[in-house]
Amino acid sequence: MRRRPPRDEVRRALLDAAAELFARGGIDATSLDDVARAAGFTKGAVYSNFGSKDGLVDALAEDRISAYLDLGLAAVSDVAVPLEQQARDLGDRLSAAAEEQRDWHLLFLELWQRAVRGEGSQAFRERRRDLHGAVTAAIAEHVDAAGVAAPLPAEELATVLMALSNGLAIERHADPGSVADDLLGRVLVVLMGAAPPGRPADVAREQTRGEAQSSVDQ
Amino acid sequence: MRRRPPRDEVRRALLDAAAELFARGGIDATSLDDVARAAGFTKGAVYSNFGSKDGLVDALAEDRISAYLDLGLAAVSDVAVPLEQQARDLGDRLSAAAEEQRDWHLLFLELWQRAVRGEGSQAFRERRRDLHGAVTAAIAEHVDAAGVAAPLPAEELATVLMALSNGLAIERHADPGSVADDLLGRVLVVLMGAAPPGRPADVAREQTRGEAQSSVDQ
DNA sequence: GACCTGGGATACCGATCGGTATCGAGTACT
DNA sequence: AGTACTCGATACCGATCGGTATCCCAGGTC
Repeated sequence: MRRRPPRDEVRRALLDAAAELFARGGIDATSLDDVARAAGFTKGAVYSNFGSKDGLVDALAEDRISAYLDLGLAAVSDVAVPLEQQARDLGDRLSAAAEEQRDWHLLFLELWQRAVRGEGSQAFRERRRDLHGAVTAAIAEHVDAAGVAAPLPAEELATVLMALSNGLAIERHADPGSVADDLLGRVLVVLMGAAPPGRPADVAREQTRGEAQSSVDQ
Repeated sequence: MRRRPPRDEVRRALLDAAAELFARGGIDATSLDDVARAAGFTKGAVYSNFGSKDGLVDALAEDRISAYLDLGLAAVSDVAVPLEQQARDLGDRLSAAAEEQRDWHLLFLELWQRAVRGEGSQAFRERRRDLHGAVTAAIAEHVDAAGVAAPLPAEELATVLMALSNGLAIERHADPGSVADDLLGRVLVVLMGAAPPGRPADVAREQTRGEAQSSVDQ
Protein backbone atom coordinates (compact mmCIF):
# COMPACT_ATOMS: atom_id res chain seq x y z
CA MET A 1 0.00 0.00 0.00
CA ARG A 2 0.96 3.65 -0.33
CA ARG A 3 2.77 5.05 2.65
CA ARG A 4 1.36 8.33 3.76
CA PRO A 5 4.02 11.05 3.40
CA PRO A 6 4.81 13.23 6.42
CA ARG A 7 2.85 16.40 6.69
CA ASP A 8 5.83 18.65 6.09
CA GLU A 9 6.56 16.81 2.90
CA VAL A 10 3.05 17.34 1.63
CA ARG A 11 3.23 20.99 2.49
CA ARG A 12 6.56 21.41 0.72
CA ALA A 13 5.38 19.60 -2.39
CA LEU A 14 2.27 21.75 -2.56
CA LEU A 15 4.20 24.96 -2.07
CA ASP A 16 6.72 24.03 -4.74
CA ALA A 17 4.04 23.05 -7.21
CA ALA A 18 2.13 26.25 -6.47
CA ALA A 19 5.24 28.37 -6.98
CA GLU A 20 5.88 26.83 -10.36
CA LEU A 21 2.33 26.87 -11.68
CA PHE A 22 1.44 30.27 -10.26
CA ALA A 23 4.55 31.76 -11.77
CA ARG A 24 4.02 30.17 -15.15
CA GLY A 25 0.35 30.83 -15.61
CA GLY A 26 -0.60 33.46 -13.09
CA ILE A 27 -2.28 32.96 -9.74
CA ASP A 28 -5.86 33.57 -10.78
CA ALA A 29 -5.61 31.42 -13.87
CA THR A 30 -4.23 28.44 -11.95
CA SER A 31 -6.76 26.24 -10.18
CA LEU A 32 -6.16 24.45 -6.92
CA ASP A 33 -6.84 21.18 -8.70
CA ASP A 34 -3.91 21.88 -10.98
CA VAL A 35 -1.61 22.68 -8.09
CA ALA A 36 -2.64 19.61 -6.11
CA ARG A 37 -2.35 17.29 -9.08
CA ALA A 38 1.09 18.64 -9.97
CA ALA A 39 2.21 17.89 -6.43
CA GLY A 40 0.76 14.40 -6.57
CA PHE A 41 -2.18 15.08 -4.26
CA THR A 42 -5.74 16.34 -4.48
CA LYS A 43 -7.49 19.51 -3.51
CA GLY A 44 -8.28 18.05 -0.12
CA ALA A 45 -4.62 18.21 0.79
CA VAL A 46 -4.54 21.89 -0.04
CA TYR A 47 -7.50 22.74 2.13
CA SER A 48 -6.18 20.55 4.90
CA ASN A 49 -2.85 22.40 4.88
CA PHE A 50 -3.72 25.95 3.93
CA GLY A 51 -7.44 26.41 4.47
CA SER A 52 -8.07 28.39 1.30
CA LYS A 53 -6.46 29.54 -1.90
CA ASP A 54 -5.53 32.84 -0.30
CA GLY A 55 -4.02 30.88 2.52
CA LEU A 56 -1.86 29.02 0.05
CA VAL A 57 -0.81 32.24 -1.63
CA ASP A 58 0.05 33.86 1.68
CA ALA A 59 2.04 30.86 2.79
CA LEU A 60 3.84 30.84 -0.52
CA ALA A 61 4.71 34.51 -0.19
CA GLU A 62 5.95 34.04 3.32
CA ASP A 63 7.95 31.02 2.25
CA ARG A 64 9.70 32.52 -0.75
CA ILE A 65 10.08 36.24 -0.17
CA SER A 66 12.75 35.89 2.44
CA ALA A 67 14.80 33.46 0.39
CA TYR A 68 14.54 35.68 -2.66
CA LEU A 69 15.44 38.91 -0.95
CA ASP A 70 18.17 37.36 1.14
CA LEU A 71 20.13 36.93 -2.06
CA GLY A 72 20.56 40.66 -2.13
CA LEU A 73 21.59 40.78 1.50
CA ALA A 74 24.15 38.04 1.03
CA ALA A 75 25.59 39.97 -1.87
CA VAL A 76 26.23 43.09 0.19
CA SER A 77 27.26 41.42 3.43
CA ASP A 78 30.86 40.90 2.45
CA VAL A 79 32.93 43.90 3.48
CA ALA A 80 36.49 42.86 2.77
CA VAL A 81 36.47 43.86 -0.89
CA PRO A 82 37.24 47.20 -2.52
CA LEU A 83 34.15 49.27 -3.17
CA GLU A 84 34.31 49.14 -6.94
CA GLN A 85 34.62 45.37 -7.04
CA GLN A 86 31.93 45.17 -4.41
CA ALA A 87 29.52 47.12 -6.55
CA ARG A 88 30.24 45.01 -9.61
CA ASP A 89 29.83 41.79 -7.65
CA LEU A 90 26.55 42.95 -6.22
CA GLY A 91 25.24 43.86 -9.63
CA ASP A 92 26.34 40.58 -11.14
CA ARG A 93 24.84 38.53 -8.38
CA LEU A 94 21.51 40.29 -8.46
CA SER A 95 21.35 40.07 -12.23
CA ALA A 96 22.22 36.39 -12.22
CA ALA A 97 19.60 35.70 -9.59
CA ALA A 98 16.92 37.49 -11.56
CA GLU A 99 17.93 35.65 -14.71
CA GLU A 100 17.89 32.21 -13.14
CA GLN A 101 14.54 32.80 -11.62
CA ARG A 102 12.63 34.29 -14.51
CA ASP A 103 9.42 32.55 -13.59
CA TRP A 104 9.80 33.32 -9.95
CA HIS A 105 10.22 36.99 -10.74
CA LEU A 106 6.85 36.95 -12.44
CA LEU A 107 5.31 35.47 -9.32
CA PHE A 108 7.18 38.02 -7.25
CA LEU A 109 5.55 40.86 -9.15
CA GLU A 110 2.13 39.30 -8.85
CA LEU A 111 2.49 38.97 -5.10
CA TRP A 112 3.66 42.56 -4.99
CA GLN A 113 0.55 43.62 -6.88
CA ARG A 114 -1.65 41.85 -4.35
CA ALA A 115 0.13 43.54 -1.50
CA VAL A 116 -0.29 46.96 -3.10
CA ARG A 117 -3.96 46.34 -3.70
CA GLY A 118 -4.39 45.42 -0.08
CA GLU A 119 -5.29 41.82 -0.82
CA GLY A 120 -3.31 39.02 0.71
CA SER A 121 -0.53 39.27 3.21
CA GLN A 122 1.52 42.37 3.80
CA ALA A 123 4.69 40.32 4.01
CA PHE A 124 5.99 42.16 1.01
CA ARG A 125 5.80 45.63 2.45
CA GLU A 126 7.39 44.50 5.69
CA ARG A 127 10.17 42.51 4.11
CA ARG A 128 10.86 45.32 1.68
CA ARG A 129 11.35 47.71 4.56
CA ASP A 130 13.68 45.24 6.28
CA LEU A 131 15.72 44.79 3.16
CA HIS A 132 15.86 48.51 2.51
CA GLY A 133 17.22 49.16 5.95
CA ALA A 134 19.82 46.45 5.68
CA VAL A 135 20.95 47.57 2.26
CA THR A 136 21.19 51.16 3.46
CA ALA A 137 23.41 50.13 6.35
CA ALA A 138 25.60 47.95 4.14
CA ILE A 139 26.05 50.68 1.56
CA ALA A 140 26.85 53.31 4.17
CA GLU A 141 29.46 51.04 5.68
CA HIS A 142 31.10 50.27 2.38
CA VAL A 143 31.12 53.83 1.17
CA ASP A 144 32.53 55.03 4.47
CA ALA A 145 35.22 52.36 4.44
CA ALA A 146 36.22 53.32 0.92
CA GLY A 147 36.36 56.98 1.84
CA VAL A 148 34.75 58.15 -1.38
CA ALA A 149 32.12 60.84 -1.69
CA ALA A 150 29.03 59.17 -3.04
CA PRO A 151 26.81 61.51 -5.03
CA LEU A 152 23.72 60.28 -3.14
CA PRO A 153 23.06 59.44 0.50
CA ALA A 154 23.11 55.76 1.38
CA GLU A 155 19.40 55.58 2.01
CA GLU A 156 18.59 56.79 -1.45
CA LEU A 157 21.29 54.63 -2.94
CA ALA A 158 19.53 51.66 -1.40
CA THR A 159 16.21 52.72 -2.89
CA VAL A 160 17.78 53.20 -6.29
CA LEU A 161 19.55 49.87 -6.06
CA MET A 162 16.38 47.98 -5.30
CA ALA A 163 14.40 49.81 -7.94
CA LEU A 164 17.07 49.34 -10.56
CA SER A 165 17.56 45.68 -9.84
CA ASN A 166 13.87 45.07 -10.17
CA GLY A 167 13.39 47.38 -13.13
CA LEU A 168 16.27 45.90 -15.09
CA ALA A 169 14.93 42.41 -14.47
CA ILE A 170 11.64 43.55 -15.95
CA GLU A 171 13.35 45.06 -18.96
CA ARG A 172 15.28 41.88 -19.47
CA HIS A 173 12.11 39.85 -19.35
CA ALA A 174 10.61 41.96 -22.09
CA ASP A 175 13.75 41.83 -24.21
CA PRO A 176 16.50 39.51 -23.00
CA GLY A 177 19.14 41.02 -25.25
CA SER A 178 18.66 44.60 -24.16
CA VAL A 179 20.31 44.38 -20.76
CA ALA A 180 23.98 43.46 -20.50
CA ASP A 181 24.87 41.14 -17.67
CA ASP A 182 27.13 43.61 -15.93
CA LEU A 183 25.08 46.73 -16.56
CA LEU A 184 23.74 46.89 -13.03
CA GLY A 185 27.24 46.58 -11.62
CA ARG A 186 28.59 49.39 -13.75
CA VAL A 187 25.74 51.69 -12.88
CA LEU A 188 26.34 51.02 -9.22
CA VAL A 189 29.99 51.93 -9.61
CA VAL A 190 29.01 55.30 -11.00
CA LEU A 191 26.29 55.94 -8.44
CA MET A 192 28.49 55.13 -5.50
CA GLY A 193 31.24 57.32 -6.74
CA ALA A 194 33.48 54.29 -6.74
CA ALA A 195 34.93 54.77 -10.19
CA PRO A 196 38.59 55.69 -10.01
CA PRO A 197 38.73 59.18 -11.43
CA GLY A 198 40.30 59.71 -14.80
CA ARG A 199 39.10 56.62 -16.63
CA PRO A 200 35.43 57.06 -17.32
CA ALA A 201 35.91 55.41 -20.70
CA ASP A 202 36.70 52.16 -18.97
CA VAL A 203 33.42 52.07 -17.19
CA ALA A 204 31.53 52.99 -20.31
CA ARG A 205 33.31 50.49 -22.49
CA GLU A 206 31.02 48.70 -24.88
CA GLN A 207 30.25 45.16 -23.89
CA THR A 208 30.31 42.11 -26.08
CA ARG A 209 26.66 42.02 -26.81
CA GLY A 210 24.75 39.61 -28.99
CA GLU A 211 24.10 36.53 -26.90
CA ALA A 212 20.37 37.12 -26.78
CA GLN A 213 19.16 33.67 -25.86
CA SER A 214 15.50 34.52 -25.97
CA SER A 215 14.25 31.26 -24.53
CA VAL A 216 10.72 32.22 -23.66
CA ASP A 217 9.25 30.37 -20.73
CA GLN A 218 8.03 26.86 -21.31
CA MET B 1 -36.39 58.04 -26.34
CA ARG B 2 -32.71 57.53 -25.73
CA ARG B 3 -30.51 58.57 -28.57
CA ARG B 4 -28.02 55.95 -29.50
CA PRO B 5 -24.53 57.27 -28.79
CA PRO B 6 -22.00 57.23 -31.64
CA ARG B 7 -19.91 54.12 -31.86
CA ASP B 8 -16.70 55.90 -31.01
CA GLU B 9 -18.27 57.21 -27.85
CA VAL B 10 -19.33 53.74 -26.77
CA ARG B 11 -15.88 52.43 -27.46
CA ARG B 12 -14.24 55.22 -25.50
CA ALA B 13 -16.55 54.78 -22.54
CA LEU B 14 -15.90 51.05 -22.45
CA LEU B 15 -12.15 51.48 -22.71
CA ASP B 16 -12.12 54.09 -19.95
CA ALA B 17 -14.23 51.97 -17.67
CA ALA B 18 -12.08 48.94 -18.39
CA ALA B 19 -8.91 50.87 -17.65
CA GLU B 20 -10.23 51.96 -14.30
CA LEU B 21 -11.72 48.67 -13.16
CA PHE B 22 -8.93 46.50 -14.51
CA ALA B 23 -6.36 48.68 -12.80
CA ARG B 24 -8.20 48.76 -9.52
CA GLY B 25 -9.10 45.12 -9.21
CA GLY B 26 -6.97 43.25 -11.70
CA ILE B 27 -7.96 42.05 -15.13
CA ASP B 28 -8.93 38.50 -14.26
CA ALA B 29 -10.95 39.51 -11.23
CA THR B 30 -12.99 42.05 -13.19
CA SER B 31 -15.94 40.74 -15.18
CA LEU B 32 -17.15 42.13 -18.45
CA ASP B 33 -20.48 42.80 -16.83
CA ASP B 34 -18.76 45.09 -14.37
CA VAL B 35 -16.94 46.96 -17.11
CA ALA B 36 -20.03 47.36 -19.23
CA ARG B 37 -22.21 48.49 -16.36
CA ALA B 38 -19.61 51.02 -15.24
CA ALA B 39 -19.62 52.46 -18.73
CA GLY B 40 -23.42 52.59 -18.82
CA PHE B 41 -23.86 49.72 -21.26
CA THR B 42 -24.20 45.96 -21.18
CA LYS B 43 -21.97 43.10 -22.12
CA GLY B 44 -23.44 43.09 -25.61
CA ALA B 45 -21.71 46.38 -26.31
CA VAL B 46 -18.39 44.89 -25.30
CA TYR B 47 -18.73 41.93 -27.62
CA SER B 48 -20.00 44.13 -30.41
CA ASN B 49 -16.95 46.39 -30.12
CA PHE B 50 -14.15 44.07 -29.07
CA GLY B 51 -15.25 40.52 -29.80
CA SER B 52 -13.89 39.02 -26.61
CA LYS B 53 -12.36 39.91 -23.29
CA ASP B 54 -8.91 39.43 -24.72
CA GLY B 55 -9.92 41.73 -27.54
CA LEU B 56 -10.84 44.37 -25.01
CA VAL B 57 -7.57 43.94 -23.18
CA ASP B 58 -5.58 44.15 -26.38
CA ALA B 59 -7.44 47.26 -27.48
CA LEU B 60 -6.90 48.78 -24.08
CA ALA B 61 -3.19 48.07 -24.25
CA GLU B 62 -2.94 49.53 -27.72
CA ASP B 63 -4.93 52.54 -26.64
CA ARG B 64 -3.02 53.42 -23.52
CA ILE B 65 0.53 52.28 -23.98
CA SER B 66 1.34 54.94 -26.50
CA ALA B 67 -0.16 57.73 -24.45
CA TYR B 68 1.62 56.55 -21.34
CA LEU B 69 5.00 56.11 -22.92
CA ASP B 70 4.75 59.28 -24.99
CA LEU B 71 5.00 61.18 -21.71
CA GLY B 72 8.60 60.09 -21.57
CA LEU B 73 9.23 61.05 -25.14
CA ALA B 74 7.73 64.47 -24.66
CA ALA B 75 9.97 64.99 -21.68
CA VAL B 76 13.14 64.36 -23.65
CA SER B 77 12.10 65.99 -26.90
CA ASP B 78 13.01 69.50 -25.83
CA VAL B 79 16.61 70.24 -26.75
CA ALA B 80 17.01 73.90 -25.91
CA VAL B 81 17.71 73.34 -22.22
CA PRO B 82 21.01 72.68 -20.44
CA LEU B 83 21.63 68.99 -19.85
CA GLU B 84 21.43 69.09 -16.09
CA GLN B 85 18.10 70.86 -16.07
CA GLN B 86 16.95 68.53 -18.80
CA ALA B 87 17.72 65.50 -16.68
CA ARG B 88 15.96 66.90 -13.66
CA ASP B 89 12.91 67.84 -15.70
CA LEU B 90 12.75 64.41 -17.21
CA GLY B 91 12.93 62.79 -13.83
CA ASP B 92 10.32 65.07 -12.36
CA ARG B 93 7.95 64.58 -15.22
CA LEU B 94 8.22 60.82 -15.20
CA SER B 95 7.84 60.68 -11.44
CA ALA B 96 4.81 62.92 -11.49
CA ALA B 97 3.24 60.85 -14.22
CA ALA B 98 3.77 57.66 -12.30
CA GLU B 99 2.37 59.24 -9.17
CA GLU B 100 -0.76 60.62 -10.81
CA GLN B 101 -1.46 57.32 -12.45
CA ARG B 102 -0.95 54.92 -9.60
CA ASP B 103 -3.79 52.71 -10.71
CA TRP B 104 -2.74 52.86 -14.30
CA HIS B 105 0.74 51.74 -13.39
CA LEU B 106 -0.73 48.61 -11.85
CA LEU B 107 -2.56 47.90 -15.07
CA PHE B 108 0.63 48.62 -16.96
CA LEU B 109 2.46 45.94 -15.06
CA GLU B 110 -0.34 43.46 -15.57
CA LEU B 111 -0.31 44.04 -19.31
CA TRP B 112 3.44 43.64 -19.27
CA GLN B 113 3.04 40.30 -17.50
CA ARG B 114 0.65 39.10 -20.17
CA ALA B 115 3.06 40.11 -22.89
CA VAL B 116 5.93 38.30 -21.19
CA ARG B 117 3.83 35.17 -20.76
CA GLY B 118 3.01 35.25 -24.45
CA GLU B 119 -0.68 35.89 -23.88
CA GLY B 120 -2.36 38.86 -25.42
CA SER B 121 -0.92 41.37 -27.81
CA GLN B 122 2.76 41.98 -28.18
CA ALA B 123 2.13 45.71 -28.31
CA PHE B 124 4.22 46.09 -25.20
CA ARG B 125 7.36 44.56 -26.55
CA GLU B 126 7.10 46.55 -29.77
CA ARG B 127 6.31 49.84 -28.15
CA ARG B 128 9.04 49.30 -25.61
CA ARG B 129 11.54 48.87 -28.40
CA ASP B 130 10.27 52.03 -30.10
CA LEU B 131 10.53 54.01 -26.93
CA HIS B 132 13.96 52.64 -26.16
CA GLY B 133 15.24 53.68 -29.53
CA ALA B 134 13.76 57.15 -29.25
CA VAL B 135 15.11 57.67 -25.78
CA THR B 136 18.53 56.48 -26.86
CA ALA B 137 18.58 58.97 -29.70
CA ALA B 138 17.38 61.81 -27.50
CA ILE B 139 19.95 61.08 -24.82
CA ALA B 140 22.76 60.82 -27.33
CA GLU B 141 21.77 64.13 -28.82
CA HIS B 142 21.60 65.90 -25.49
CA VAL B 143 24.82 64.47 -24.19
CA ASP B 144 26.58 65.38 -27.41
CA ALA B 145 25.21 68.89 -27.35
CA ALA B 146 26.35 69.35 -23.79
CA GLY B 147 29.79 68.05 -24.60
CA VAL B 148 30.07 66.04 -21.41
CA ALA B 149 31.50 62.54 -21.12
CA ALA B 150 28.70 60.35 -19.90
CA PRO B 151 29.90 57.34 -17.94
CA LEU B 152 27.62 55.02 -19.94
CA PRO B 153 26.73 54.83 -23.63
CA ALA B 154 23.41 56.36 -24.59
CA GLU B 155 21.80 53.03 -25.34
CA GLU B 156 22.45 51.75 -21.87
CA LEU B 157 21.49 55.04 -20.34
CA ALA B 158 18.14 54.65 -22.03
CA THR B 159 17.74 51.13 -20.63
CA VAL B 160 18.65 52.30 -17.16
CA LEU B 161 16.33 55.26 -17.40
CA MET B 162 13.35 53.11 -18.33
CA ALA B 163 14.16 50.51 -15.71
CA LEU B 164 14.70 53.08 -13.01
CA SER B 165 11.55 55.02 -13.81
CA ASN B 166 9.53 51.84 -13.63
CA GLY B 167 11.33 50.42 -10.63
CA LEU B 168 11.04 53.60 -8.60
CA ALA B 169 7.35 53.76 -9.36
CA ILE B 170 7.03 50.25 -7.97
CA GLU B 171 8.98 51.15 -4.83
CA ARG B 172 6.80 54.17 -4.36
CA HIS B 173 3.69 52.07 -4.65
CA ALA B 174 4.92 49.79 -1.91
CA ASP B 175 5.95 52.67 0.33
CA PRO B 176 4.96 56.16 -0.83
CA GLY B 177 7.33 57.91 1.54
CA SER B 178 10.45 56.08 0.51
CA VAL B 179 11.04 57.75 -2.82
CA ALA B 180 11.65 61.50 -2.99
CA ASP B 181 9.98 63.31 -5.85
CA ASP B 182 13.18 64.46 -7.44
CA LEU B 183 15.22 61.31 -6.83
CA LEU B 184 14.98 60.12 -10.40
CA GLY B 185 16.13 63.48 -11.69
CA ARG B 186 19.16 63.55 -9.42
CA VAL B 187 20.18 60.04 -10.36
CA LEU B 188 19.93 60.96 -14.02
CA VAL B 189 22.18 63.95 -13.47
CA VAL B 190 24.83 61.67 -12.05
CA LEU B 191 24.44 58.99 -14.69
CA MET B 192 24.65 61.41 -17.56
CA GLY B 193 27.72 63.04 -16.18
CA ALA B 194 25.81 66.29 -16.20
CA ALA B 195 26.71 67.42 -12.72
CA PRO B 196 28.95 70.46 -12.84
CA PRO B 197 32.25 69.25 -11.40
CA GLY B 198 33.26 70.44 -7.98
CA ARG B 199 29.91 70.48 -6.24
CA PRO B 200 28.81 66.89 -5.74
CA ALA B 201 27.40 67.86 -2.36
CA ASP B 202 24.76 69.88 -4.14
CA VAL B 203 23.46 66.89 -5.96
CA ALA B 204 23.47 64.77 -2.85
CA ARG B 205 21.87 67.41 -0.69
CA GLU B 206 19.20 66.00 1.56
CA GLN B 207 15.72 66.82 0.42
CA THR B 208 12.92 68.18 2.53
CA ARG B 209 11.37 64.84 3.21
CA GLY B 210 8.31 64.14 5.27
CA GLU B 211 5.44 64.96 2.94
CA ALA B 212 4.52 61.34 2.58
CA GLN B 213 0.95 61.70 1.49
CA SER B 214 0.27 58.03 1.75
CA SER B 215 -3.18 58.09 0.18
CA VAL B 216 -3.47 54.45 -0.65
CA ASP B 217 -5.92 53.76 -3.41
CA GLN B 218 -9.43 53.92 -2.05
C1' DG C 1 -5.19 -6.01 17.82
C1' DA C 2 -9.24 -3.08 18.63
C1' DC C 3 -9.85 1.87 18.77
C1' DC C 4 -9.48 6.45 18.01
C1' DT C 5 -7.75 10.37 15.42
C1' DG C 6 -6.14 13.08 11.82
C1' DG C 7 -5.28 14.02 7.14
C1' DG C 8 -6.00 13.34 2.55
C1' DA C 9 -9.45 11.54 -1.14
C1' DT C 10 -14.00 11.90 -3.25
C1' DA C 11 -18.21 13.71 -4.61
C1' DC C 12 -20.81 17.51 -4.91
C1' DC C 13 -22.75 22.32 -4.60
C1' DG C 14 -23.43 27.06 -5.89
C1' DA C 15 -21.80 30.96 -7.95
C1' DT C 16 -19.50 33.29 -11.36
C1' DC C 17 -18.30 34.39 -15.87
C1' DG C 18 -17.06 34.21 -20.79
C1' DG C 19 -19.35 33.51 -24.69
C1' DT C 20 -23.56 33.15 -27.97
C1' DA C 21 -28.09 33.30 -30.16
C1' DT C 22 -31.62 36.25 -30.78
C1' DC C 23 -34.36 40.33 -30.59
C1' DG C 24 -35.52 45.03 -31.34
C1' DA C 25 -34.71 49.85 -31.53
C1' DG C 26 -32.15 53.53 -34.09
C1' DT C 27 -29.83 54.96 -38.16
C1' DA C 28 -28.53 55.55 -42.83
C1' DC C 29 -29.51 55.17 -47.43
C1' DT C 30 -32.42 55.78 -51.41
C1' DA D 1 -41.03 57.42 -46.03
C1' DG D 2 -39.88 52.87 -46.47
C1' DT D 3 -36.35 49.49 -46.12
C1' DA D 4 -32.22 47.24 -44.88
C1' DC D 5 -28.85 47.06 -41.67
C1' DT D 6 -26.17 48.07 -37.63
C1' DC D 7 -25.46 47.62 -32.89
C1' DG D 8 -26.49 47.23 -28.31
C1' DA D 9 -29.85 44.74 -24.98
C1' DT D 10 -31.55 40.41 -23.13
C1' DA D 11 -31.74 35.78 -21.96
C1' DC D 12 -29.37 31.81 -21.61
C1' DC D 13 -25.79 28.07 -21.78
C1' DG D 14 -21.80 25.45 -20.40
C1' DA D 15 -17.72 25.21 -18.10
C1' DT D 16 -14.84 26.23 -14.47
C1' DC D 17 -13.59 26.71 -9.85
C1' DG D 18 -13.47 27.69 -4.89
C1' DG D 19 -15.24 25.73 -1.15
C1' DT D 20 -17.46 21.96 1.86
C1' DA D 21 -19.40 17.76 3.72
C1' DT D 22 -18.28 13.22 4.05
C1' DC D 23 -15.75 9.10 3.76
C1' DC D 24 -11.85 6.12 4.39
C1' DC D 25 -7.56 4.52 5.60
C1' DA D 26 -2.95 4.90 7.72
C1' DG D 27 -0.49 5.45 12.37
C1' DG D 28 -0.09 5.96 16.82
C1' DT D 29 -1.96 4.32 21.49
C1' DC D 30 -3.18 1.30 25.21
